[in-house]
Amino acid sequence: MLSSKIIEWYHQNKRNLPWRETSNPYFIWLSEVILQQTRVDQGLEYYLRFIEAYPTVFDLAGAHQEEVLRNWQGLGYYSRARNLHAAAQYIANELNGNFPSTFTELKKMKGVGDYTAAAISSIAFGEKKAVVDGNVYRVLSRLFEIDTPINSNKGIKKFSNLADSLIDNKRPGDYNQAMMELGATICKPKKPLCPECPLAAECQSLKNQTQQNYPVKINKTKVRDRYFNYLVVENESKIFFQKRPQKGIWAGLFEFPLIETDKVVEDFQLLVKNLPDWIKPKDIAIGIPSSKIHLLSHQRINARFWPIDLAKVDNQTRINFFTEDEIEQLPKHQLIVNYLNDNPIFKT
DNA sequence: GAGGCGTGGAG
DNA sequence: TCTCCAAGCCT
Repeated sequence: MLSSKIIEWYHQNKRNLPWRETSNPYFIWLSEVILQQTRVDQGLEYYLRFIEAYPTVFDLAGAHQEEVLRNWQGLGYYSRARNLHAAAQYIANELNGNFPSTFTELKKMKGVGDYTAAAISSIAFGEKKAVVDGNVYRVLSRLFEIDTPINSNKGIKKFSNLADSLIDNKRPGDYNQAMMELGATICKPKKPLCPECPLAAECQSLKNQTQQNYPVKINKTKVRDRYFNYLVVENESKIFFQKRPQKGIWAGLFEFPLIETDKVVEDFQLLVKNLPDWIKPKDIAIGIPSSKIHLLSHQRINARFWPIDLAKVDNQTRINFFTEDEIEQLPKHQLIVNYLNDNPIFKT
């Protein structure tokens, strides 16, 4: 039996990870959301931080969104943090703290889709729901040499049905974790460790040496160029920060005033006509700009930072100027964090 | 339902 | 330097 083989392998080879030491569905949920599209190595410290800062779903529900985002800083896909917060409030306020315990109920939480609902329901509650994540796609497509693209409707259905047909009836949670662990540590995208694989005897792609052909994917996202001009405006040892819109990239995070252009700007004079109204050209002194390319999965941000010394600030605008310590507490995206690390603005 | 949404590690 | 891509979800 295939499921017995990998479950046995799992019990002997699984990594010791903190979310495997608990049956608390709240903790398991946190780990699953943190690990969406994220490697264990990267997510681990965030998991430890979140269970420390928010030991219960009520603690998370009662936190300020800005603080949750600050704790999420650097992990990416920030809608996960906002959805996590909203779902915690949903559980605390509408479900009286009773954590949803079935696939169907779990899916009503923001940020919980098919994968995460199946993971939580099987691992925390023993429900017989097979997970299909990137690992499972890879393992199954290689095992049976399945050519159907994993990101087509047909493929999603096919792999879902296949995973369900293989699930262990008595230990669905272990089966799911075993499949993912196998994909993460043995059946890796590149250089799979086939000699160590518990399924080597029945793997079609090992037999035919076609591992690198699987899984099959379509629709590769192409990267688009964007040109961001950030105004690093200083006044009396404070820097102006503003919050990004609640939609789009880096939603709700703080950054410097931004002027987006359709190409690289070399001369500051080209930006003058687009300055925010609280920056009067007569009141400013421009420093030496610096450039940085920030790569995202779907965009290449060509960033240019323009240091600006602003002589006069009205009271209305003053509230957007922050001290070094205040800036440390603001949730910021990585482009801004990197800039601040590379360019100490505040001399000690 | 195709595209938007981050970051960093591996090769 | 460049490409791929990692325990996906939402619109």
